[in-house]
Amino acid sequence: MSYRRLGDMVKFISNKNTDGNATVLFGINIDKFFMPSVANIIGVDLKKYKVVGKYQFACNRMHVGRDERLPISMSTFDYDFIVSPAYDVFEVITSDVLPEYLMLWFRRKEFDRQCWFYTDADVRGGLHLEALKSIEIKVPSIEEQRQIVAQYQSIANKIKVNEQICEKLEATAQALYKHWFVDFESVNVTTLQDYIITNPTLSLKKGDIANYTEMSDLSANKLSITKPIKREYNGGSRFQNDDTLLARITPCLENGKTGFVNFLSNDEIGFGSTEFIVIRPKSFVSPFWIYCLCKDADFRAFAISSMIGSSGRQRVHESYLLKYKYSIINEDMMNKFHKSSTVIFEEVKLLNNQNQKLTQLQSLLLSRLAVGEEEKRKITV
DNA sequence: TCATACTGAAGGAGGTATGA
DNA sequence: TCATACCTCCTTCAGTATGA
Repeated sequence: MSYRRLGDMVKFISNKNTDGNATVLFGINIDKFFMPSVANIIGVDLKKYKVVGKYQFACNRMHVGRDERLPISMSTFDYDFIVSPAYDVFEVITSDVLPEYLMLWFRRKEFDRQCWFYTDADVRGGLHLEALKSIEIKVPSIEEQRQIVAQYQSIANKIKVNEQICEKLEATAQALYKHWFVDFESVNVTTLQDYIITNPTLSLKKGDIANYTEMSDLSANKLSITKPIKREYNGGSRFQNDDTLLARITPCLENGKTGFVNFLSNDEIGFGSTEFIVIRPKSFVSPFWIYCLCKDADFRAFAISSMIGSSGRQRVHESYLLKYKYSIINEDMMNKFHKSSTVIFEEVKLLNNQNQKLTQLQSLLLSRLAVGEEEKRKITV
């Protein structure tokens, strides 16, 4: 196994979209994935943009100093697409290097640190092309590359499957909610005030260390809250297990950011962004019902329609949410819903925990790419 | 005194424009 | 083509005002 210069293994290419055949435009995010471009391309001549084909790489060297990482990704799409002309596009030119293996190397934190180190003298934080080419990469035998890629892919596939199961489970819970509480006409109507408490009183002293959840930990399409961290309490919303966190500010509310708290111990109090509304059930109401309510399109539309504020910082008032009109709920029906959805929410929690461990395993695998065989065996043992 | 609401400012992220 | 300068939108933070 030996280290080889990146520049010796790849060829930089600049195929322009001169015929205009490629119409899909992608950018690259800092997680090293292609994403739909956010650029305003009205009036822009896309024939000047660069074409990226399958197994070709694109990277953005402009902000490595700023971001402390190199946005780089490999296309696995079956079609050609275009990227900004400011990007570099390259492909592997040697048969003893797998593009997929190279992409794994680019995902290593150590690779990003190395790129960042090379930007040291550049006032704008850009990474020079020659510096990128000079980076050395450990290249094992092609067979070992295949094994490493296969291991990584199997973990990635498992994570993907778990995410798909979670999506289906959440959709099932939402369907149950809709079937039992939305899809019927009722003449007996009340308001949410009978069913929920907003921002329940919980006490944390300034300086206490507690689990903290920030806005970015909330997802727009899944209930699980990611990576809460321990932090000194200095104000903010406070919550406990089974509470639902609803983002109340523009554009987080419109985007649907909502989370279900299930990561604390019994009676533990966590805290989070001041821009959360904490919602808790009253009496016989299921906490899962609250989460499903917060994801319901009609309820969200009601919340969004009541946002007020200036300078683009519009918020919904918790007191307004309590005025939302709702059919009078049958307690037996709520109990049945709770029983059915408990299984779903527990399974989602389990799969989410599993995915966190699998993600850690992926990181471990990447960090071990540069470790020799002997050391690898020692780690495995 | 503490909690909540509001707002300005800063930072993050994904770019484009332009001159050498 | 490359390097530098800068843009723009979105998101979050943190300080201050207000209310309980």
